[in-house]
Amino acid sequence: MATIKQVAQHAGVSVATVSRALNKSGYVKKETQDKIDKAIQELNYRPNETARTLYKRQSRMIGLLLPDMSNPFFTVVARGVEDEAMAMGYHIIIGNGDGNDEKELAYLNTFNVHNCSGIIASQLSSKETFDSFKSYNMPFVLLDRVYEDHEFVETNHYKGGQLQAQAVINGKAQSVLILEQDLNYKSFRERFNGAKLMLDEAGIMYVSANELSLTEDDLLNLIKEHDIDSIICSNDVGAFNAMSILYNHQYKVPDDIQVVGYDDIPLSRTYSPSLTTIHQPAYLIGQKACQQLIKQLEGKQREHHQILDVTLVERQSTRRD
Amino acid sequence: MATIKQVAQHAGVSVATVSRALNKSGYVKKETQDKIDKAIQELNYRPNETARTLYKRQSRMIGLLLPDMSNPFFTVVARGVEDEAMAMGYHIIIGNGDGNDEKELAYLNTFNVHNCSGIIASQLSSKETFDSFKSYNMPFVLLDRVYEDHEFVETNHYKGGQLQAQAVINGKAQSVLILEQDLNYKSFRERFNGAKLMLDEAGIMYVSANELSLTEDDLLNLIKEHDIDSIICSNDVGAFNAMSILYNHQYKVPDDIQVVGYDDIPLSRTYSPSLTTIHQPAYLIGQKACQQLIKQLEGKQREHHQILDVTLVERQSTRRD
DNA sequence: TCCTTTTGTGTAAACGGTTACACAAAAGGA
DNA sequence: TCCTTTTGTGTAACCGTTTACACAAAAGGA
Repeated sequence: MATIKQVAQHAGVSVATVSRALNKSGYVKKETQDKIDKAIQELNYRPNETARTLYKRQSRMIGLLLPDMSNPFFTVVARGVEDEAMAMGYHIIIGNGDGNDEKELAYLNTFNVHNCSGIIASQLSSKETFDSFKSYNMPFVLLDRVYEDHEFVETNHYKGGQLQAQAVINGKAQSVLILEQDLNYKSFRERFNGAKLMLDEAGIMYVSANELSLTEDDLLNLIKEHDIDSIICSNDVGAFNAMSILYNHQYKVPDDIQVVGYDDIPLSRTYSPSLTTIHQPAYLIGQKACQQLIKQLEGKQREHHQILDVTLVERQSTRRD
Repeated sequence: MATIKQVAQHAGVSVATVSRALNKSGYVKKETQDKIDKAIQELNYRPNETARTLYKRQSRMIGLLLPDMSNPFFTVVARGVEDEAMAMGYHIIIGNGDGNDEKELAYLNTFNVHNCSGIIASQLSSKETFDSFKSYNMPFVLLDRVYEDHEFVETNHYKGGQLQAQAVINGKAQSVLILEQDLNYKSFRERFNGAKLMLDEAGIMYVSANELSLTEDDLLNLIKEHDIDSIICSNDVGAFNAMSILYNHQYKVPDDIQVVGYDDIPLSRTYSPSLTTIHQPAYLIGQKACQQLIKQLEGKQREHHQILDVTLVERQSTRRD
């Protein structure tokens, strides 16, 4: 690998001049620029980012900390971040926290010692993690799970919950099962509250249960006991699970029981029956978060809190009229 | 952020001694070690990776180039790589090539100028890309799409194709539609050949078509025209697509038409009907590739070509008896 | 023409680590 | 005891960039 010194030698100038020519900083005579360009060509020189980072104490890398990149929602978010970063000349170091404090801290630490210029993070599991995070004094943007007093990008979960309820109401729900997830997370809590409010207003009965701890038998029992005709799930993968169980026990979706998901992951269109769900603009969330972070890095004006809209996508898993 | 110089000062020793203490290289008196440990504690010092990388000309990062991380198969591969890397003290810079030469080269270049210690890549679109890749002289391991004369990890695609055929034969196939993908890729080609051989041997009729250019109408016409009762797909997402079309046109799976996928992505278990498919150990592929690369980096002995096994997973989308 | 400003370039000091080398003190062997 | 080896530490060079500073040449203004 050629170095700037070799380029300088080859072009018969000093390294400082080459550096100026490269970065278009300071004055360089046209003639000199040409000599340097030629040398760069001939030696196939590409500046070493590590050296540059060391001096500038800032790399062109962004740390991306997700709960789990194999969760289809986050996969798409990550793709949004990655594409936007690439377009802006940045790159991504990725980490999966798995809801584990220690792993999260380990990644944040890594991002820090690699002089990442900023961090995009979702679901820091504890306030302590978040605090030691802040102590690094690195620019960051939060995603999805959010602390109100810091920059973030999220979606309108309350509205999302309402829309889920709306979907089952459209299908003449009489008795609804709401499958929730960890209500310590604001996002899940708001969805839950939104759905409950809407059902209350419509005077529709509902019960709720935690999706993560729910066995197949639990689900079937709940359905029998409460004569459930509609299920609101906390995300699409959960909805697929529920539909799979229903299918295996001869419940017809949506005729016997209608199901509504959350996220609108790519496969929900393709599932049979296709899934009625709440569309979260996952790719856009990633893009926006990345744009916001880069604006932050460059000290540009920006919105500090972006709340994106969600929409109801009615497909085959709910009844209509 | 504290530097090694500050630690040295605080402990009353030279930076060289601190460095030796950190890396456990060379002699350090117990007493001195303790003083240094204390200083590190008190200053909350963490060595800067960038500086280390510059001197060593080798970072603890691995470049991971995939066609598209939002493809569920590659998502899981990536997770395998990431977990293994993390466990070995390495980190991942990720790139999505999208089958685009320029993007692929841009990423390889990035990995290079960041002094990544090695690269794991899948599906370099052209031989030229691969050649300029080699000119960087960086250690690498290929995945899935593979050039025979270099280190790689892949699965037994030929057997996979055979197993797909076996699955439909088990369901008394009479007339099979094989949906293939770009046969320039060895992996797809071998699957195709494996399936054809098996069907030929069993004396079963089949037709084939390219999955990517196939419209919904094309598919329905093919089914009518050839009285298709079995479909072999090139991957699970394609199988979901096909099943979705079948569902919308009142074909029952598997009674009217049975469907077999490829990959065994997480959702294929959950789909209704659940999908009969070929299990590729995606996570393991990622892990193995990462292990192999790290062995390569450390000059350790290793297998240069790992071919992992695939298995048939019979679920509800094919007939049995 | 002389003085000021602009343009163009080089020298050398950072950035924060690692390590070759030198050298002194301690330990071991005869 | 003297010599050799082992142990422990510091000095300074190096990794490949960027940039502050110095200075000279060219251009512009009076």
